[in-house]
Amino acid sequence: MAQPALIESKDGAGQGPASLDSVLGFHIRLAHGAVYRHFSETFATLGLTQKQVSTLWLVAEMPGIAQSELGNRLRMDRATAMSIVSRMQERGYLWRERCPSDGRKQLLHLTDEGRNALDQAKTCIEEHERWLKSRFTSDEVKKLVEMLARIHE
Amino acid sequence: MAQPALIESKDGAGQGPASLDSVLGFHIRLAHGAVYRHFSETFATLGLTQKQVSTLWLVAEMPGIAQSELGNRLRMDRATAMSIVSRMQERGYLWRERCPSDGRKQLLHLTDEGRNALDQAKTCIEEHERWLKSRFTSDEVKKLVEMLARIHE
DNA sequence: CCTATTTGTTAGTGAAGCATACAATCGAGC
DNA sequence: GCTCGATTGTATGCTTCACTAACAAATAGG
Repeated sequence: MAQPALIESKDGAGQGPASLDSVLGFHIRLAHGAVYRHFSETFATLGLTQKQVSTLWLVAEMPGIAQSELGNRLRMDRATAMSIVSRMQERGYLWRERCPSDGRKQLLHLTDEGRNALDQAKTCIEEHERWLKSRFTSDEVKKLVEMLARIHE
Repeated sequence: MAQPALIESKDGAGQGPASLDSVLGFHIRLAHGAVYRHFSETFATLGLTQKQVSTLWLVAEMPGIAQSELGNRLRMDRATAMSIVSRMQERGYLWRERCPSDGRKQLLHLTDEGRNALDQAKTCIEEHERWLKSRFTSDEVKKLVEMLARIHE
């Protein structure tokens, strides 16, 4: 009654999301920002970034992984992977080996120093993950991981 | 039987996450990257970034919002908000008004051109959101938004 | 009035993503 | 064996963004 004859006022009629707060991408951005900030604080003393830790971790999981494959798994293009791997090499955390069967590829390996740094990083990650997961039940965490994986395939 | 006497092998015993893939923060980063990339493609023609669209949108929702308040809501510090607002002003999308009751604050308003750009942006966002939400049921979307909000408060 | 806080502004640093161009290597087909 | 196209790494430069530090102006509270 109080409503005038606005028959198109239903949701989904075609006028888009009502408020910024209902935009899923917006929340993903904010959540990522919060995670990024806490991560940076946690890792300030170690002087490592998320990408760098992910790189060390992945090389530790798959020794001899090619630089291109690392880029694929971490969703970085070649140039980005290049700069990160180079920085990690400058610090002495990993070394490159020319692939004997395919001269184009550079195979990546951790140094002892790199393994050391990763071990330290892992304890920081545990703390970071505890902080992050403390808002959820373990079922929710599982669901959340699964849904996020659906986004990045 | 096949297992040797490794009594500490249970999960959560204290040796941290088993693989990179089980780290929640890692998935948030990858998901954000995927969303960011698709967003950038969608908005390439408009020449707007996520932050810029969010800024325009928020100013449209709350005309006269102070720059600091905008920063709070979008989780940007003053310097970042400054650079984004300045760029939007240079393009003629918004203008600043010195607050009459508090001379420190700059109140933000959209120009007609800004409203126009936002309208275009909103149709792009609809497409972007369709792409993003197509992997979920509407219940899942609701749950996901709610969980992400718990992360960024 | 003095002081601390808030807000905006400017400048500089660093990580990261992306585009481009180039070189080396490999593989397929002729 | 050779050319052609694709893959991989490398180097360079541009842009966005977050953060820091310093500074100025205005405000609020004693």
